[in-house]
Amino acid sequence: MTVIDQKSPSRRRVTVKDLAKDLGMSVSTVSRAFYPEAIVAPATRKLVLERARAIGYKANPYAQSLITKRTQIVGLVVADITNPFYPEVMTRLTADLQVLGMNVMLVSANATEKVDDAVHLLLTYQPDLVIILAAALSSRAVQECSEAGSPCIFFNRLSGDAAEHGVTCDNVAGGINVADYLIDLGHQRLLYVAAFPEASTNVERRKGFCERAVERGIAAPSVIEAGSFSYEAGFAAAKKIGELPEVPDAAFCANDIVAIGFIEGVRSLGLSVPDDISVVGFDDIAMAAWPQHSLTTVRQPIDRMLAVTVEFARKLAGDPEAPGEVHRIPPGPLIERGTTKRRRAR
Amino acid sequence: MTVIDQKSPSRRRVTVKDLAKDLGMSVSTVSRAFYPEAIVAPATRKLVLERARAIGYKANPYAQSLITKRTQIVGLVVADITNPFYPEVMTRLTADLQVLGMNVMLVSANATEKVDDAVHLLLTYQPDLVIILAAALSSRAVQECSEAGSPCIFFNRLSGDAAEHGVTCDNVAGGINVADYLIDLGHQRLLYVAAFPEASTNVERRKGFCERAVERGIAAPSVIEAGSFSYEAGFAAAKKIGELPEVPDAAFCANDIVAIGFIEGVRSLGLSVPDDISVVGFDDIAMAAWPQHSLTTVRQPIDRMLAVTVEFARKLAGDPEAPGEVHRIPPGPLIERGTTKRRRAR
DNA sequence: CTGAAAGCGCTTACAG
DNA sequence: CTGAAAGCGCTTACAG
Repeated sequence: MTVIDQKSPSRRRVTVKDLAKDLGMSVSTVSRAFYPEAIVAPATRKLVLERARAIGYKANPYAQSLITKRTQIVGLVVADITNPFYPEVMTRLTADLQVLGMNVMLVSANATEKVDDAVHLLLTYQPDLVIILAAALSSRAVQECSEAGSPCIFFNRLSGDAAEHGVTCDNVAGGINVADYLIDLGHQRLLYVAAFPEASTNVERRKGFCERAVERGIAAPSVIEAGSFSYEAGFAAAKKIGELPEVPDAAFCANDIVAIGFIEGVRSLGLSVPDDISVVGFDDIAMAAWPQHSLTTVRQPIDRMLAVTVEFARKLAGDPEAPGEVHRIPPGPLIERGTTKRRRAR
Repeated sequence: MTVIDQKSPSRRRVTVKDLAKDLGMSVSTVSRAFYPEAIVAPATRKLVLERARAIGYKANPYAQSLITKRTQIVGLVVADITNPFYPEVMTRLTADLQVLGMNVMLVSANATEKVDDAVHLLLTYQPDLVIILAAALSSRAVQECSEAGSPCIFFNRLSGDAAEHGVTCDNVAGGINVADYLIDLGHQRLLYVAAFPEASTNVERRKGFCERAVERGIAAPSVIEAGSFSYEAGFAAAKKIGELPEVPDAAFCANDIVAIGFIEGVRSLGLSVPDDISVVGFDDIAMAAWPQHSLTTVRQPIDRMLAVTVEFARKLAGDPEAPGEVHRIPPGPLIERGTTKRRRAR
């Protein structure tokens, strides 16, 4: 490593030593002043804090973490974020964690197989906590996190592991609400448009929806497997309507993006939404409200999910050994827009 | 700090000391083995590297950075990311940097005023580099970065400072292409729908578009100030068409999201796109290709912008003092879809 | 080519 | 309540 690689010493950061010398105190005392639980004379503490602020002293977090074994870093793992729901979660979560003095190290894996490698790299930075957004993690990777002492929180996607920490919408309840809503509107032939089969969100919404329909005494909804959470998948799914035993009069799609694609696919078939088929999505992303789409959908309780996650993060960062716990937030309201319509009694 | 806060020692990471003892070598030799430029007997190095892999040794990056003054961290600052263009950039950039062994610390500031605070916090982690995405930074914050020895790269948004590093699309050229395209289609009464007035992207697209129109001998385009890069802004902008001296026959919107809102606004006025007004966007985000929108637009050269940024990042991380340099990438092709239409000669 | 020693910037027992 | 000393996990002159 050559001299050029070194940052020029002229703009050396101020260290505890500098601050201590400046104040004529020992390094120990100065350091203690920054820890509320440490014992220092109140007057001394005040002096130190004031002077620190004045000359711009900030403890080097790397030196700190070498000793405390805590990094104030939370690793955020994201994979597929074509759903606009995720960027919002990502940035808001980051902003909220910053307020708590936690910093976010972002790890992105476009291909799912790469998630494990990415997590490995992340662990090198000893995050106090890892949050998994919209991604699947191999159980090996989860294991690795736990061995490294970094608990994982799964956000909006559960792995089903007993020991896992998670925050998610109560998707079963969401599915139930949609079934009730559509049946109350007079629909009889329901369809569920499924997305990524392994996603718990997909599985749970389907479960709530289908089981509720049966409970209400109508035929079990038919299911079309779109395969993923994307516009294209939704669009393609619509083409399979013809293969169904009978044309449905209402469809619940795994999320908004799928719904928007599905609707366009339905229309390309010469059918009308909502006249022939009512369509409901899930998430209530911003574009669902655009006049072009005017999508009836279930609102994701994002504010509460975020608040719970942040609180949970704070707790787990302080107690990495806490037993697995999954928070299920009740879904937001069903927002009725232009893609659903009452059916006449027949 | 209580004992509970400490991670249990049972899963202590393996350190150089452990590895050295295991190998019966000195810590110095072991450490050197990991630096290709350091002098170690090839056989020794091989032994160390193999054993390290076997017992899972990875150097503690915090201890390393304490000495080397380099962190392998790049700070990524984002503000408004409602434009789907940004999440893509964010995750792809992160993935690409990971490949180079650089990690991304994400800083998010929903409110622009908070960006400075966020940057301050970020600087505490001594990033080797800061990348500013879609955000404005006060010159004070930029100054602070440079004093901390962390060069900044502005991505897709230039501040106009002489010393700045930047990577951006050549937006002036993009604007020119749109003007040429619309004029060649026979349009005469052009309109520019402006977004955030201080964004260089907005300013440059407008400049290229308007100046080219004049060069081509038609009336200078009228301008409607939408005010921001959002659907709502575009939608509201359309309502101001009535205030114009004459109704335009073609509009170039600052970006795709604005265009999509604008089109819906135009339609709500009872006008047709493209029969009455042709509309062109900028970015070619995924939804521009959706049948609902079928938006004619200029493709953002995102692959090249990303590649250049990553290369630039590598360079600046190695030489923070490099003089300011702005890379302007030629815009991608204009993608013709359903929102533009040839006019009859009159 | 290798090892012992110093030191990066902190925190925290341990004495006083 | 405060200070001197040890030590976190590394890298890197300095000797040999």
